[in-house]
Amino acid sequence: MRIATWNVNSLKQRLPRFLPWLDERRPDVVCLQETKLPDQALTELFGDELIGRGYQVAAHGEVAWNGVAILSRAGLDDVVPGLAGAPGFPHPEARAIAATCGCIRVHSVYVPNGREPDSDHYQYKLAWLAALRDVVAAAGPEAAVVCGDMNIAPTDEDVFDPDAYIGQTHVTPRERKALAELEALGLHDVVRDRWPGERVFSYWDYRAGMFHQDLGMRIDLILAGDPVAARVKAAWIDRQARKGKGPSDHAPVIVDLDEAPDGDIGPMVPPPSNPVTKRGAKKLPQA
DNA sequence: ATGTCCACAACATGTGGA
Repeated sequence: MRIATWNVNSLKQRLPRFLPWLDERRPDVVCLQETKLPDQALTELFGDELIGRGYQVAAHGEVAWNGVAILSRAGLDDVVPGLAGAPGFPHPEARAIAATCGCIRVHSVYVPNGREPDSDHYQYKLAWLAALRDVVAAAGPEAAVVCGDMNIAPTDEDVFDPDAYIGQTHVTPRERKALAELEALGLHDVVRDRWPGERVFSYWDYRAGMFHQDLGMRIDLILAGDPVAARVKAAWIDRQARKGKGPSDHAPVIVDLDEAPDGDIGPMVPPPSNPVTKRGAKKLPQA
């Protein structure tokens, strides 16, 4: 089973890239963030394209901002849009949806950005993460996969240059602690586990040729409970999708799971290499 | 002086967000 997560930065704008990607990678489950569409608009936009490819759709969107979804051809049951107990800003935002796909409880999340450390939005981010931890804990972290744009680089290894991010959100101790408390439920960061010490990013700012120079961050994660993590056969970031014309500023994250503890694995496609290169400090465009 | 993209309101381009 292949699970992918992708912050598409507007599904409407990304359709020319999204559908070919779907056909090339053929994930069984896709978690989307920043769809930026109301649910009806998403269905009208490409519901038929998804049905034609065998996907069921669970969407939780709003006009213009945020928006998450889960596409699945491995079952889609017990859909829960939103995040119980989460604060709003000031009103609840479309940042989470969960569904059961096969035996896995899949959460697609778009964590608040936080804007400036200690700002109201930063407090919102911390409170939202606490609610996410509680929801995953209640739903049972063993069978959980939490996918999405966490808007947190878990460690300094996950940014191209820690000095470039001093004083900025995504790297502060409090948000990293909130993420660690989520992972402490027993969730594994499957990409980092697969690529320890490697230069692996999922987001590159559109500005200043950041992608071309591989100056990015790893803020899009797939977190899996023990039984699921034990089935991971491959876990990687699909940098190809960040190249070319009209990309999102995020790349998809993909994990392949063995079908069952003693099931048939089948031929494996090796993930693309992630070259490890040291780069000099570079000034970051201010968010 | 953000090497950009996206959405909205509204119709030209400014504003806010990431």
